[in-house]
Amino acid sequence: MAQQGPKTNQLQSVRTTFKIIDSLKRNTAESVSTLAEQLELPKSTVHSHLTTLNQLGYLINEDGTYRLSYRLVHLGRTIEQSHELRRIVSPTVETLAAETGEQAYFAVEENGLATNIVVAEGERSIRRQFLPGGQARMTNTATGKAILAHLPPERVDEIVQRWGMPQAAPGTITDETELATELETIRTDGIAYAREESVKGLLEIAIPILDDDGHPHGALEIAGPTKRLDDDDYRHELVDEIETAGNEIEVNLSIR
Amino acid sequence: MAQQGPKTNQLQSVRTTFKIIDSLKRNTAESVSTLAEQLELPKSTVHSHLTTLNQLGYLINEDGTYRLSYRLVHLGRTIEQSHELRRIVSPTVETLAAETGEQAYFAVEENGLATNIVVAEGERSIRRQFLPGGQARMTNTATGKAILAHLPPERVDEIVQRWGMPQAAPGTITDETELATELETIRTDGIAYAREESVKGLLEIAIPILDDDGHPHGALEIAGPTKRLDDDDYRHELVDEIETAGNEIEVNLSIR
DNA sequence: AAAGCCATCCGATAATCTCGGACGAGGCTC
DNA sequence: GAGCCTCGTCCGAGATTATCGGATGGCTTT
Repeated sequence: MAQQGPKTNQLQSVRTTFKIIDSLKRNTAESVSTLAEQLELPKSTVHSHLTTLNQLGYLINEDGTYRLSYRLVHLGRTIEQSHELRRIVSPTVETLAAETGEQAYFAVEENGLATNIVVAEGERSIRRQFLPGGQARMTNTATGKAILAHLPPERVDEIVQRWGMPQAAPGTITDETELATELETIRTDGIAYAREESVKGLLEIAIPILDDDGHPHGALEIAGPTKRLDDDDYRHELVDEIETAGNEIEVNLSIR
Repeated sequence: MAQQGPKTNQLQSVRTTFKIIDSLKRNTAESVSTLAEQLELPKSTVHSHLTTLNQLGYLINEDGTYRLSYRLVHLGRTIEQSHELRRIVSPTVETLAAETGEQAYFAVEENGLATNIVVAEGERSIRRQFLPGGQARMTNTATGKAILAHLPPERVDEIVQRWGMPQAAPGTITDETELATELETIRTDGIAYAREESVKGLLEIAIPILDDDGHPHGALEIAGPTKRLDDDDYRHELVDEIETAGNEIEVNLSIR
């Protein structure tokens, strides 16, 4: 009844538990039967997973509806707080957003995806409601490309292979050779742009943050509406601000 | 080899996975062998759990050390953001902290524990570094007692039975009848105090937030050093501020 | 009052998790 | 530079245990 081709599928019960969690994080309220139907699993199986999660304190049962508990919130916050790079980088990113009035991000590569570890809003910024931990394709984002530009080619290939380069917005790069030249440009310029490559109407400007050996810690980004940011003077001003902030971060990182 | 008395231990693999996650959230870096030793599990078992978590994107393997990924951060943030009560209550709590200069909290009962869903710092507040989702005993905290006071007696018993009432700080209530009279006092006064009951030197003042039927949504709290807060005038002033804020919250909750 | 829905429980089958052991690679010491 | 030690990974067998269909009983609905 269940024959997986490769033998990579161990710990199925763990997998289905996380499938349930993933489904529950969006839809706040469910019922056992509904969930079972959605996930195409037997009711009794879902039930046993739910009771286990409940016993572990990760799931709350209120009036027959289920929701993930604040224990998971606490877990996430704990991870976030104990992440050292984030702690060092965070103040600078906040300041950058405050001073420019635009959105500022710091992202690292995680699982081959550009992962925002700091998200800061400026006064002018339209709230995109991006959350810490949000992930996007490396080839789509300014931060992602800035990081890719300083990764060994084989890792770049591996990442592209894993996640592909599908069209996500008008400007998305979908061709591997085009990406290669783009990364070359980023390396020489020291700046990565993403013009409506992941979100329509959004312009992103990023610089890589490197360690002493030239390996990327991550990338620092400012993002905003294309219309406002694509003015040459303003953009140069922003680039200046990012580079100053980036410099500050690199100093803070090498200090300790 | 493994004989559990009761038959409540289903989904063991899920349990051990969360045991691993729990261990990993504190100690940022581990190795397979170390983890296995700590948790007293076979190396190979731990290994299969780690690879599964890695495949699911919840675990990052950097230079042989493991850490939980920002995917879990994102999960927590998503849960937090989609929690409606928190969204409604949050601004008022922030304002309360800003205006009083003290720490302000909003807590609900979850799994029989007082769970902070909003944590706000004031100017004067010593940073306790409490995170959203942090949990404490209901009988220890002002918020917990404020909520308990408006829960049916059988639920109170159930909660006390489950978590006990161990001495945690000088003022901890450890006796059930004492708790009962305390809850009665809280009901008549409308205010719950916790004088060094969970943390030494900490005074907490809380009021319950009830719905139209008198069931508790949660409780609103101000906390600070006993020395400062135990001045009669100042405390009355704070009570006034809490009650105003609580009123605002109840209005906001009944509006929608 | 009856019917439907739902959560929970049960038991048997077989899938799959566990666990000891073995292999190979990398780093350290001598 | 060689040998040793530790660590991560892989493998296979056995037995636990997860899965799944079905049955029960409570609750609401019509």
